[in-house]
Amino acid sequence: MMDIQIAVIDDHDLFREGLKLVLNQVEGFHVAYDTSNGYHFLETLNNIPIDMALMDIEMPVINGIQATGKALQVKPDLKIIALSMFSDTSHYTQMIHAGVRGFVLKKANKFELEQAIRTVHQGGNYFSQEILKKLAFRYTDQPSDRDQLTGREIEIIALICQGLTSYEISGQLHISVKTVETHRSNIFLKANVKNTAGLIVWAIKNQYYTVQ
Amino acid sequence: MMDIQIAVIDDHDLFREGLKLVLNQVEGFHVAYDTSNGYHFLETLNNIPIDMALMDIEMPVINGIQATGKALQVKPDLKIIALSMFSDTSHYTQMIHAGVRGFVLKKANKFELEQAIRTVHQGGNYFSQEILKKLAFRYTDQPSDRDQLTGREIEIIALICQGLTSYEISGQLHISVKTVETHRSNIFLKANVKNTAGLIVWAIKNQYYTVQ
DNA sequence: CTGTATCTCAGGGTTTACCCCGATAAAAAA
DNA sequence: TTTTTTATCGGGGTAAACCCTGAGATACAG
Repeated sequence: MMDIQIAVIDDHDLFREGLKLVLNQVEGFHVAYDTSNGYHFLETLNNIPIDMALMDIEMPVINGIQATGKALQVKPDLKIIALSMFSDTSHYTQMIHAGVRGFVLKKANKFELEQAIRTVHQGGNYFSQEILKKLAFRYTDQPSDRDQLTGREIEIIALICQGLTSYEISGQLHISVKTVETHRSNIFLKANVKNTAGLIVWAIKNQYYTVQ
Repeated sequence: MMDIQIAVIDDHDLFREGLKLVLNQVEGFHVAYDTSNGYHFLETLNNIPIDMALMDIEMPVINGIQATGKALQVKPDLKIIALSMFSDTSHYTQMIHAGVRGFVLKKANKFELEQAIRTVHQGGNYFSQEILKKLAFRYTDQPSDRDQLTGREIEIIALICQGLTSYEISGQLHISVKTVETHRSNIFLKANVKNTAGLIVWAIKNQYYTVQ
């Protein structure tokens, strides 16, 4: 029987190197390709015979979400499992939307990863327990579609994060203070926070504002 | 020549497994012990002949800071290198204080880790470039002794970042609301911000509070 | 012993945030 | 075309944040 040909895309060299050795020890697995760069992966995608890709999310140049989407456009039958450090709410929904068949946290052990790879290779899906919990939480907590932020709201979040008061924001956008306050309240509802402090942490966590 | 006997303490199974294989491939290195648990490490410390420990910081039960301190009490000649995912300011200062000889980020490659292990084994210190930059940044950005935050202030920053109001913080710390407000004002002066929004961004930027 | 830093608390004030309620007009979607 | 979403604005209120001043207790270093 043929080995499952695996590609590993992860910018953490130490982790990727180790993972390669771990997977090659497993009967029936073979790491055919590995790279630190989503861009290289897309370029060589047609030149290497792989069945499965283990994809990190946070990478420079092209992140895992973009790389997953583009790879599946080129090779729709490729099976991709997301491998992420954080059980980050915003990221995994984007990854699932991009078309991953599974999601495994890096803190998993090799048996869990092995099971995930076998399951997905046989046509199934595999999502870590933590991810499933988060998903269940999401659906009870905030039904995502209705809670999307509008353009104006995102604009105002940025200004709030810059430390501006509602009055200052109203001046900047040439609108009334009351309008700004209305947006503020609506944002609080959508973000499920109760004050500016909570909002800013939420905004940074969900990448509506970037520090540094 | 004897191999360098290495212990790996890290609760991320996949990473630890991989790291073990990577290090065992290196000429002169041998992973003599590995565990996911700082507690186990301390218990078996006297029964295993090791020269060097690679210690994760964030672990359940006993974290890397506590494990490092206690291990060096028992075995002062043990050389410990911190291995961390984040370039977390608050953590690495505590780790250095606990007595680590080096600090390597998990996103490093195996050559950097190899160099770190050899350097520390020969009696030197090794700190990743990112860590040194952070240290330098700290000293250039806020050199004045007067602007150092006190313990109480750092404590309150964390609570503010969690979205608590001054009243809630006063209850949590069993002090008056007025005291909390005084601390708040003093923090604003030191951070050079004018409201909570600015403070939180500043706190995250300077790693007094960590998102994710 | 004396200055300095830290932590504590208070009075009394202004400003801002936050929460109800309701409303209109335009744009987008159904 | 009807409905929904988005962006706009207001009244009127309470709670919280923020500012200024002053001050007592303790602990620590010079």
